[in-house]
Amino acid sequence: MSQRRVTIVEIAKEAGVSAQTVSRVVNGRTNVAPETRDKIQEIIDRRGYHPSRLARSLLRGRSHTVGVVGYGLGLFGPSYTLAGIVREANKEGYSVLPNMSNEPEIEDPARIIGELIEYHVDGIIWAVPEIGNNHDWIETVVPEQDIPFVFLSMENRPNLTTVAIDNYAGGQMATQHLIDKGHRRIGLLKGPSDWWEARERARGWYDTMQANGLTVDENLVLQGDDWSAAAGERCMRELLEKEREIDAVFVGNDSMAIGALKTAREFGLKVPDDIAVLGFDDVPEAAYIYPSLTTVQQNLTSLGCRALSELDRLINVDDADWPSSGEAIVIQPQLIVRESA
Amino acid sequence: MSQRRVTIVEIAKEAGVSAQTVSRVVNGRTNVAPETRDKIQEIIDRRGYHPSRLARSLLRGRSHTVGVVGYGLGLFGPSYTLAGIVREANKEGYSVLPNMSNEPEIEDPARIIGELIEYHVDGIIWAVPEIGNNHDWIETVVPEQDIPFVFLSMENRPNLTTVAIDNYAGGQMATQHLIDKGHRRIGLLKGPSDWWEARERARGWYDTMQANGLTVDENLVLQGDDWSAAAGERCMRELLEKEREIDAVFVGNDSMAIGALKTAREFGLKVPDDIAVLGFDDVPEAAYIYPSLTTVQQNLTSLGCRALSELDRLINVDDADWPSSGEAIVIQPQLIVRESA
DNA sequence: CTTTCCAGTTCACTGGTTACA
DNA sequence: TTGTAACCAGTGAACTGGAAA
Repeated sequence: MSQRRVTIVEIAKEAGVSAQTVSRVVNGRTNVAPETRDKIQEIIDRRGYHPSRLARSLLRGRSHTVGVVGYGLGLFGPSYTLAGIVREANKEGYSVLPNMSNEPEIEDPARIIGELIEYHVDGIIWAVPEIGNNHDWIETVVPEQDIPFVFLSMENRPNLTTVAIDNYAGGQMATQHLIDKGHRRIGLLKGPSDWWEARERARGWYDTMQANGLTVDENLVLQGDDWSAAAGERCMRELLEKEREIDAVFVGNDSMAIGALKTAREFGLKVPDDIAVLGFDDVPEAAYIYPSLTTVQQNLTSLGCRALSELDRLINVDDADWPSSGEAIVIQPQLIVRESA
Repeated sequence: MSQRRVTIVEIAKEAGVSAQTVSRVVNGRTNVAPETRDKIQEIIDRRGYHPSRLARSLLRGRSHTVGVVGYGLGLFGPSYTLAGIVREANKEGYSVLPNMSNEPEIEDPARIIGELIEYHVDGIIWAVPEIGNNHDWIETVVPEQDIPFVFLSMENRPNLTTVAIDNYAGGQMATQHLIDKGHRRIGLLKGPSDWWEARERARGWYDTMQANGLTVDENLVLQGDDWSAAAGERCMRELLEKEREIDAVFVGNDSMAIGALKTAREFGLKVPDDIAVLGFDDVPEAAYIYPSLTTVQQNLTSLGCRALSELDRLINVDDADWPSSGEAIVIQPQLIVRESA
């Protein structure tokens, strides 16, 4: 790098005033003589001076930065969620420090939190989905921290603020729609059931089937190894091989549903006439594939927005009210009816 | 927030040594007595001390943070690219400060750069695609900065480091594949042509058609308003309405191609027998839709990785060699043959 | 007796802000 | 209206006092 950055002292020297006066101009304080202010402002613009947020954060004890820990940037869900967080962050004057892993199993949460703390983040959004017991560390680690946390896509726990899509309701509305359309033997191709979200969606199917007096048969239920189209393809094949009577399936997410559609084609089944397929997510392609996919839309961008605004609220609560008692924020999904069901 | 963060002075006080000694332990310096080191380390662990990167960055003049300016988090391309950047950043010990806009037309690049400079970023990756003249500011603004820049997905310019997929070669290999398969009347559904990438892909089609002595007719070329499936659907409809003789199309990206497939179905055309369709991107669904999509794969994750490692190199060049002369790094795409062509 | 090494301290400094004069 | 001093959290450089070469 060529030269050092322009500092407040350099500006002050050039203007023939103290650094303090420059600081006042930068922060829009009133107690500066108009002509002094104009002169200083001119020098600031000309020299391209930018105050250091590092120095400022250090002094004020607020960095206006939030950490986001997540999994799977590049996947539909995480990237939309992050987009929502970033958008809201810009609006609220925060910068985002993302720490996205490639594995949903975060090996050492305390280390990641420690790293973010080194950056003086004002708060942390934990956007790693709840899988198996990958959230067990929370009880011991989080209470020790002096910054607020918001958790995404996990089951609510006492004293924690969580923001999640209502996956259970989504499963219910999907299943009810299939039933309303006259389907009776409805299969379930669920996501990996160590995922909380997969279990919730499955529970929605299960309860709705029972509430409507329909057979809830273990033969109707298959589970993907992951959420991929390949998994959906395999599950669907297995299901169709043993259950030719089936007339509809509720699939854990759209990728799997796309795989399931492929299998249905290969079996010579017409969707939705021979078998209806209903997904979850509403990926951008869902409206354009053949047949277009009926699905449960989850508004992940607004999930991210909500997480950030909630974190902002927690950051600004009075010390006296700390730690906060936590809150479970639930966002309702929406059924999007297209051709496949 | 409840209590203040633990500082080096507190640790020092508890250990009965100076802050400097603690600093040495934290930084793994050798000139500390083993028993002193152990004692200090124990206190650090127990108190959960994390050194402040803010203070450290301020002092050392290096923040180990890079700014990433991009457009359209949530879209396939940008999120994969960012994923690559973040992955490589973790490996190289950088943190990423993303500044993702919702519009590809950045209204005030200087302001965004200024903001990142306030955070003392060591360098900036500009991942906004080149559209119209949205990169004109570069010539005047960039030379004034004392941190290095790497630009993604733009035409190379003198003294600038750029990393881009070889879209022209991608267009060539796509078109050549269609020709090799016996297609002769090959249409082009290009992306919005104010995008540099769209023009490059189109140029690959054009040159390859000519090189093979095929008709390059303006009637064969249609342009999407954007890169969406809806745009692909519309273009394909318009093309088929005026050119029933067409036997293949090269489409600007996979989303548009998915839209084009939908239109082909609606016209009762069989893909690839009546008309072949070839996309660009290789989105995850491409292998699973019907018919599975032959496409040009661009490895965006490695694009992001490469951008970061190049930026790292620029950050570490000697001051004497600054400013660097720039370099055009080109990443080759790859043809993925499936059913649609 | 001088030089070097060692463990550790003191001081100045990073870039800015708050309190006070 | 403006300046001065202290401070945020940490680090590089110079330095201290004593032991070993």
